[in-house]
Amino acid sequence: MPTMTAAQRRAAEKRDYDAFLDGCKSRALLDRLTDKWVTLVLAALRDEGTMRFSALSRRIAGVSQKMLTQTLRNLERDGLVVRTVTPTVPVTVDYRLTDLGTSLALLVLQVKGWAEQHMDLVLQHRDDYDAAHA
Amino acid sequence: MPTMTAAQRRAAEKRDYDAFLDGCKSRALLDRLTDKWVTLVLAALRDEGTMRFSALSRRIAGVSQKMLTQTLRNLERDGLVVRTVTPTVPVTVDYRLTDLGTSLALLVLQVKGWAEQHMDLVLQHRDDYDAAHA
DNA sequence: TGGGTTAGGCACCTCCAGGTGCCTACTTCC
DNA sequence: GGAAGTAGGCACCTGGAGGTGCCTAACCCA
Repeated sequence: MPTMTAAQRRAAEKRDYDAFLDGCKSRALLDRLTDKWVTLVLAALRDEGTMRFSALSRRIAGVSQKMLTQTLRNLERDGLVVRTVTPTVPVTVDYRLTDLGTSLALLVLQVKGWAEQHMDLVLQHRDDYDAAHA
Repeated sequence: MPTMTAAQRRAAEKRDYDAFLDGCKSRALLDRLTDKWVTLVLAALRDEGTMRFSALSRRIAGVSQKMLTQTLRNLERDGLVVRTVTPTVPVTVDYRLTDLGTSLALLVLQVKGWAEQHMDLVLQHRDDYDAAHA
């Protein structure tokens, strides 16, 4: 059978897509950046240098302990953040960016800069569009 | 009552967080970039200049029509993409980046560049971490 | 003696982004 | 006459990201 049904073609495309994703580093990075709190943690650590868990959870208002822990674990796992435990009486844990983490944070800040410069325009477009298609 | 319970404090933080998000342009931008297909569409349009719907769905293997449509609508709504309908016999629709869209696409490509340079290191860290914490 | 602090662990629940399938209306090709 | 291509619309469904609440263990303070 030389031809394919639409369903067969889509299945083939999906295989391509999956294979593509496995080797796609930018997708992997995007998945990390996509996490709701990652960029906020990067920004906070870049501003403050070193922060304790409690300081981070205060600075990033609204984050749950679970999500902050999860986010920091992932960043540590990826070598973007170092975790230092000091066995004082209630144990103290410090987090800071690695060089790698810092270089990524700088990029994230560029995106933030774009947003601050251009998002007003985007929101304007959005309102116009909504008004036109009401 | 001068003190707060932990629950009260968290509720207050959540209010702060919500208020914070409403005025946060970079968060709004991130929400857009977060959409699974947005970056791929930006990259494709930047490479090819102008593309038809079907060309995009072929280029971005694995995307469903629904998601491609939704992604393009959002990008159009935000003024990052222009949609041009040509009433040929089966109607033809072309998409291309606006200047605003192009400037954002360039930023996205920088992130992609970071990924291509450094993701190996990240993945290495990830493996080491997993090995150490097995 | 009960509450606050430290940095989380664990279990359950919710909600929606994204996926799938089926539909159109017109035309051209086999 | 049936299939494929054109650009989607619409309804339904599921997985997993993210949230909530309750737990610890050792200490301090009022």
